[in-house]
Amino acid sequence: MQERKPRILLVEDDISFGKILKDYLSLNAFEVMHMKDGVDGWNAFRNHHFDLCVLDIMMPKRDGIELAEQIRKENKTVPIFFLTSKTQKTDMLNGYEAGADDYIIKPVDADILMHKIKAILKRTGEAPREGNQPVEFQLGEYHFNFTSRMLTLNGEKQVLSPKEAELLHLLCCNMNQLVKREDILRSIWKEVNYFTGRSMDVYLAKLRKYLQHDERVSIINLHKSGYLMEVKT
Amino acid sequence: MQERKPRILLVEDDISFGKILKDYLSLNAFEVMHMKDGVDGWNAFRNHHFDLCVLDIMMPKRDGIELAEQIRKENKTVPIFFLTSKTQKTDMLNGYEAGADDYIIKPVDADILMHKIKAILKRTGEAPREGNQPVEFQLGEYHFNFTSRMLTLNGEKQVLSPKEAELLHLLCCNMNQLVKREDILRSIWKEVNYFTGRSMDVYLAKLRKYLQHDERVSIINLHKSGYLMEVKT
DNA sequence: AAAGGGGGTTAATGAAAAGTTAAAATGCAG
DNA sequence: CTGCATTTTAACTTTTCATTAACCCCCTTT
Repeated sequence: MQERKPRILLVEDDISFGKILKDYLSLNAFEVMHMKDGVDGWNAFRNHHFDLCVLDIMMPKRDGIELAEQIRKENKTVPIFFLTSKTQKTDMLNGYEAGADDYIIKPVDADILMHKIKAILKRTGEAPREGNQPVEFQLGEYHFNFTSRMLTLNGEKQVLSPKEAELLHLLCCNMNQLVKREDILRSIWKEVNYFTGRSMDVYLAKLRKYLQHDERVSIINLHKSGYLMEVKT
Repeated sequence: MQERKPRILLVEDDISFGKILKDYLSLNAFEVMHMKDGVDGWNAFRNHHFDLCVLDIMMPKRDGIELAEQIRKENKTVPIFFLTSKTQKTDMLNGYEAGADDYIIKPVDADILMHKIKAILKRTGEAPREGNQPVEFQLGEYHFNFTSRMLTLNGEKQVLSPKEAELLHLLCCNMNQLVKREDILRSIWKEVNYFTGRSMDVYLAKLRKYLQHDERVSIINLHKSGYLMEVKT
């Protein structure tokens, strides 16, 4: 999978503050382009691709609201955040009218900004890849560690075979969600046919046997679709 | 095209404040369920379908963070907002860690809340589509998810067979509109003859049985023309 | 009101998908 | 090469599903 840093357009006339923000975001796996006013911001937007825009509202030449409206004319989906200096409600409402997604009140708390950015990018599907998928899972009373392939219940340890572990891991990563049969086969067996399908059935039976001692955990089949590992809390 | 009201789960222990908020949102085309603590909120979440959750952080029995974590275990996509009484940064960060999308500082400005809700629903509302067909439907008290083939009523889950799901999906996409018999057959059975027609009748009987517990939902036959799934609001 | 077809409903049937268990094949460490 | 763990294939069982059949009522037309 391609590991691309999300690109952020930051338009902020206070140069030194903008630089601080840019540095902070750059340290956190974002690629930031910092523009000093609305006109430059617009040119940057037209000539590049961004996953998110952060616009100061109060700016010389062209304010953030106008810029947002212009951006929205061309692009209905890119997330837009506003920076507002004060708790000026009309600014916020105008911002939302212009198609913004959120606003941040100055002085900006960079931590919170980071979280807001990550939250919205999760929605648009541009979230920074946490490269490594989770490895440890709690399944009712069971505990599963994918790396060591260890499934533990009340101190009783069971080492799974590589295929067993892969399958359980895939189900864990999609806990309480449907995983299509074909997807499992493609992802673990690399081939979809009658025999790989039967093989998978065998492994599902094995996992079910391992997991039978806690009835809050169950692997449910949706006929002709796939499987769903349900973990009741 | 039928425009269904977004359903919001509001969990707030201050009853009178919660009621005000609920009334305000209800006036703005949202359907709100107000629960008074984390435990009730969790039960409501498990037994119904919501498009958005608004959780107070400070609550008796189970606080908003815990509730959010629990919700996220079952549902990775529903947007979650927090209500925080104070500018307590750790609350916010914990909220984001728990998988929240945004927070609102009390005292709540209802205007801003409305805009935040609309902004996030703009992001998610376009999401549940496959091809260009919507995938989730609210039928009176019932909720139907075409992808997982799940028909839910007050937490009672019923998995439909593939054909049942296809048929219900077609009716849902044409809610309160006539669908001609021939069109259904051509679109699902790929062939129009006596036997496919009878088969369809069987499936209509099955759907009617599933849907019999809410009399606002009914599948009506128009003699010699077709069917109409009526959903009274 | 009678006749005839359209439609509602339930149960029976057979085929396909999935569950289960054991045996055979594979592969690897010593 | 031997022995063991792992994976696949095979054989048998159970479950789920779509279709067909059977019997009913109701609507429409005459």
